[in-house]
This record gives sequence, C-alpha cells and structure tokens, in this order.
Amino acid sequence: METLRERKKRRTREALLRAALELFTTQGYEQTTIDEIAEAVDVSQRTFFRYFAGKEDAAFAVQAMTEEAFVAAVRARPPHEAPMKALRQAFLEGWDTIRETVESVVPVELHLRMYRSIESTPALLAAHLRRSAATEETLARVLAEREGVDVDADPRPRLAVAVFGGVIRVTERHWCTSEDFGLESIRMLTATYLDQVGSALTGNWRTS
Amino acid sequence: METLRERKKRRTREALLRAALELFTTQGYEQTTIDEIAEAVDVSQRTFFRYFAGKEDAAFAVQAMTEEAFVAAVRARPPHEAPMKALRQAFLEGWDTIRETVESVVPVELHLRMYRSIESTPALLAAHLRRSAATEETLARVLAEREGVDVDADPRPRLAVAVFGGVIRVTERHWCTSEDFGLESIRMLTATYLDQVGSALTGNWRTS
DNA sequence: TTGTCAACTGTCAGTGGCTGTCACTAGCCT
DNA sequence: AGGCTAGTGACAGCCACTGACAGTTGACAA
Repeated sequence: METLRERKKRRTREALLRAALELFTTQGYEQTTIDEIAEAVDVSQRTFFRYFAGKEDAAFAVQAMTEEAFVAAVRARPPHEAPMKALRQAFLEGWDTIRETVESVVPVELHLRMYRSIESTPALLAAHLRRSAATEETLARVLAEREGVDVDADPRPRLAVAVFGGVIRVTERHWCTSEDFGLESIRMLTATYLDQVGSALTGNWRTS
Repeated sequence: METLRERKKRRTREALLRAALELFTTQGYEQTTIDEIAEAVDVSQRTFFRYFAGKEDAAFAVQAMTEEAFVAAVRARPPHEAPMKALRQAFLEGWDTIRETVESVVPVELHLRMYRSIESTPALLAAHLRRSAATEETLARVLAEREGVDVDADPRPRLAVAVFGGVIRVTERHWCTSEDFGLESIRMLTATYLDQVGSALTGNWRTS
C-alpha cells in the first residue's frame, strides 16, 4: 500500500519525466532548458534536480529500465546455453516484453521517439555509449560466472560481449536512420546481423 | 615559411594544450577550470575558446591526431589485403609511429597519461566512445570502398569495423587498468585479443 | 484533534562552461 | 608611414548544476 506522500512523489517524478521526454523529442535536447521542464510541471527548477541527477539522467531514465530488464533476462537464461546464444535470446526477449516494461511509466511510443533522439544528439549518443559500456562490463561478469571462468584472467567474456555490443550498435544505428520504426524490425535486424558477423570477419566480401 | 603571427598562434595553442593536459592528468579533468588553464599560459579565458571548441576539445586534441593517422594508415594498406587484416596492421603501425605523430606537439609520455585519464573520467570516456563511433563510421566506408560493396546495403563493413572497435576497447580498458604502460604491451595485447575473437564467439569456454 | 517531526519544496546566491559583442593592439602589406 | 585585419582582453549574459536556509505539507503519536 502506497502512502499519499509516496503517491505524490511518484506523480511528480513521472510528470517531470514525461514533460522532459516530450520536450526533448519535439524541440530537441539542447534546445530544452530545465526551467522549461519544471515550468511545464509547475515545480521549481530545484525540484527537478531532486528527482534527477541532471538533464541527461532524465533522458535515460526509461533506457535504464530496459537495460536492467535485459541484464536480468541474461541472468535468467538456462546455464547450459552458449554465451552468445544467451545474449541473443535475452535481447530478443527484452524487445518482446518492452511494452510491459515501459508503459507503466511513459507511453512506449514516446520511449521509441526518445531512443531515436538519443542517436541523433551527440551529447546523448556519447552518454548512451558510456552507459552501454557499463552494461557490457556487467554482462561480461555474468557470462564469466555462468561459464566458470575468471573475467580478469580470461579475455573471452569481455570480447564476446564487446562483439555483441558492437552488433547491437550497428543495429541501433540502422534502425534509427531507417523509416520502419516498428518493434518487429528491430528484432529481425538484430537476428540477421548476429548471423552475419561470421561472414563479415572472413574477408571474402567480393565473391558473394 | 611561417610568418610571425602564425608562429605566435601555434605557440599559444601548444602552450594551452600542454597546460591543459598537464592539469587534467595531475589534478583531474573535472577539478580543472578553464580559468586555471588560461592563467597558466597568461591569456584570457576567452582566448582559450578561440583555440579550442571547449574543455573536451583540448582533452582530445592529440587523440584526434592519432586517430587521423590510423585512418590514413588503413587507406594506405594494399588493396588485396583482407579487411580485418588491414585494420589490424594499420593499428599496429599506428602505435609503432606514435612518437613521430605526437612528439611535435606534446611529449608522448603526457599523451599516454592523458589516454589513461580519459578512461577513468566518465565524461571523457563518453566523449571518447562517441569519437570512436565516428571513426568507425569512416572506416566502414573506407573498407566498403576497398571491397567494392555498398556500405548502406551491405552490413558487413560496419559489422567488421564494430567488432574490431569492440576488441580495441577491451584492449584499451585492460591497458589503462594494468601496471604496464609500455607501448609494446598495447601492440601485444591487441594482437592477442584479435586472435582470440573467434574462440570467444564459439561458446565452449569450459572445455579449454 | 493537535502537536511534533521529518520529508518535501521554493528561493536565493553562487560556480563553471560557454557565447556574443566591442573596443583595442599588434603584425602585415602597400 | 599608414591603413587593414587577425588576434586579444574585458565585459555581460545564458544555462546546468549545487549548497544553504526557510517554509510547507504529510505522517504519526499523544
């Protein structure tokens, strides 16, 4: 049971978040000031900073939820599954259940729009890549534990995750610049690209 | 022949750069203000911004040189060479000639210290990853042209470069956190990790 | 119900990165 | 020698962000 105070807090936070994402995606991240966001929710600028560590933090609040869900999905994969297979399946699962993960806070449609804004805003892209790097470090440790190897002595967990992350970034980039913003197209792209990594590494592109 | 004005400009720029890197690496990036850098060179804060787009720009000025050299090295590789091989050789070449590339502006030792500061400063790490992403895009186009494929239709150039970039990041991270700061250790790590990508992808880590 | 405490919020002042403007100086060129 | 212009300093201002302090509102016990 949620107390009145907690309810108010949650409402303020979600109102700020929605206002921020709405403004970011319509008029641009850099063009949006904290004052505007606070004004849209009718709170002081200071209050915004009590809910979010900064402008960037608001932009990534929803991403953080989906990333967390992804890591949890990898942890939940059957232990006998091969590492790359586990990552692949968990990732596809994540996109399958994204509506349930996100909709309780903001509309999925808004989240997807924000996703694209991140890719096209240099400052946010930088933050996104750093966050991804942190997630990759977590995943490397998860995989290492699954396989019973030492993550600091054996480079393979980090290498596998780095390759996976690289493919995801190529997918993200393609999806963000394409016309088809459907969820299904992300899943399909990811699966296709993961299948093609092998042939991309062997350098006989001209003969195929 | 360089005119007096040009000489003065170059001196001011290099003095600012050296002062900036020195301060960043000794007392930390966030702890260093632009005023401090300007004061160390005895110019106004405004002048700093006439030479560098921002604090970040100064931190990456030397990195930009080495990245450019790396891309040029890839372009200079014999056309018959396989893509991954070309990237590998160009990268190793880059570290072989880094002294010549860098020393004309700042001491290599300072550059290497800055390299490590970047990895341990969140804001700089983010910027570094975004810059790397931009370089990877360039490289993908170079490789696509070499191999005569369309970079937007065929995902393999971007995939190959993404995998290569991922391995490089694992290498960077390892090197920055290790004790051995020698140039030779970077080359060796890179070569080793590139060789291990294959076995990292096939998931039988427990049996080896 | 009422009083007390703690949580939440607004206001204000200040720092640091960054930009525009404008007047001034110093190197360049005829 | 004198005009032109690149380079500079000084100043004012915007915005993200932080600390300090006071006011308000919900929680809880007497």
